[in-house]
Amino acid sequence: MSRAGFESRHGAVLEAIGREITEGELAPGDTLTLEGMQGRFGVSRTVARETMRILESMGLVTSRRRVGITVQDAASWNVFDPRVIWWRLAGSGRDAQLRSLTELRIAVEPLAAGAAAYYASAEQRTRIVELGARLRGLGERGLLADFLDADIAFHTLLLEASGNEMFAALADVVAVVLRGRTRLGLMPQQPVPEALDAHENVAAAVSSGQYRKAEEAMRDLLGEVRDAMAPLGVDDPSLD
Amino acid sequence: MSRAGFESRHGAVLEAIGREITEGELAPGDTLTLEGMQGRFGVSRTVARETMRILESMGLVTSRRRVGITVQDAASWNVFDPRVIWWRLAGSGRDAQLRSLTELRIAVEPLAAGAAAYYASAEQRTRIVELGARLRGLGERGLLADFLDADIAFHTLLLEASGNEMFAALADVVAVVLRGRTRLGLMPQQPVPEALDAHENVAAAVSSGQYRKAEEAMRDLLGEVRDAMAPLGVDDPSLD
DNA sequence: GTCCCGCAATGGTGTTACCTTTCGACCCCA
DNA sequence: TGGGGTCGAAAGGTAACACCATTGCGGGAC
Repeated sequence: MSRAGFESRHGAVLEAIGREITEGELAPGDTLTLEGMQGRFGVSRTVARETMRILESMGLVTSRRRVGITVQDAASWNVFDPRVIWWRLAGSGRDAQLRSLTELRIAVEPLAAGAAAYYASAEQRTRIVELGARLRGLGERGLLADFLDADIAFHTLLLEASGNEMFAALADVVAVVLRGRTRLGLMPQQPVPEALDAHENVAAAVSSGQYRKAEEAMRDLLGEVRDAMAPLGVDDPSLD
Repeated sequence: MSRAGFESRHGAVLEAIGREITEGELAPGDTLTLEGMQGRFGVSRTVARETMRILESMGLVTSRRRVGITVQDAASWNVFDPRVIWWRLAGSGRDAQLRSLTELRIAVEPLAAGAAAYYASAEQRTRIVELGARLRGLGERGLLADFLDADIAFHTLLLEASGNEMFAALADVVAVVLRGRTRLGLMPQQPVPEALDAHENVAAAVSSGQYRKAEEAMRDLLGEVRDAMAPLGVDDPSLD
């Protein structure tokens, strides 16, 4: 996640307008002008233009002569852009964004675990087992903050070990989801034993190269997530 | 996929540098200067700067005073940015990109089909069945070009009907993969009957709201894809 | 009254020139 | 050898300009 954006003048402008668009304060079809941006933020035309170009490259706006800078419909946003994800998570679209991301996790992480079982390096294999054990220790002692950090490390490691750079690119986003989930109070005070088992099962399968099993174990693990997300409106397809 | 980029001067510069970076001709750590870009492409400083900003926002470069524009390591690229995907597909990284995208498809499409079974509108349900039937007709008559178009429409429809905008955003990319796969000669001259059945199974499950079944049917369908991709180095986890 | 044509206002596009700020490299001296 | 200070390269930012694609309005013809 780009922590940047506050050193340069662009940062503030980009942040403000990006938020307003993703938040819906600026509706699709609304138009801005460079002059308006200059006035509003007290920046030069150059800065306004460069900011606009970035917004354009994220699909949030288009720029046309004579007409100005037009806010685009959500359908044309680069919804995988970390900044767009971030803005949506920070604003009122949070629940919808969290739901989308959780579905994405449920889709991707099992495959990633399977691939990791195949491609992980020796160090990664030992590390994943260590993390599984660490999670059990921290979980049983109820050290939630440390547990969260280790959990993030666990999922990040698998995504990175998958050998698929698109999966790996989701690591930051998964971290945000995990933190967000905890902050929203969707996690039990003490991790349930099933979750601890599930992590260890994944770790064991990955480290021993059993990719079918790794995939399945990760699916089990995420089953818990599905349930925990239910209050947010995520459907639980447990019956047909 | 953005057709844009050729009207404005930025387009050409962005395209050229973006390609060179994703292609590896410009290695991580290499530096450019604005002046260099101006000279090379015969553009003004403004255009060079705006282009650089876009590249920066895609994670391909960073810009620091006194140092210049530094090419970033692939790990910090926005690998979900359609342009990055496009450049990688067009260049020598094509196979790796196709492999990543195919894994992503295998991860996402079953979930998307399941979600579509739940969320699709009445029109979408009838349309998916129509498309399934159309695929059979075209497939049996060996009309490959039309088959491809219908296939793309089929997968696009499911991704859009999933109610998850991140899944929907992958529609363009999936379309590119399907086209690329055909161009690479990975498709049989005439679609195999199993594939036709699989599409119809998915369509039936989606239209009747059986999301478990829709998910499973899509997994079956993608099993064929897995096999077809094998020559590209995608592993077939059929045994453990 | 309606339709079409043309003109003028608007606002992005691209260029140039200029000043400011930062920080890496190099040199000098201890 | 190494610490610190100076210099200058290159981005950051501002300003003012010519240019031109739109578009929307107004006027004239029918």
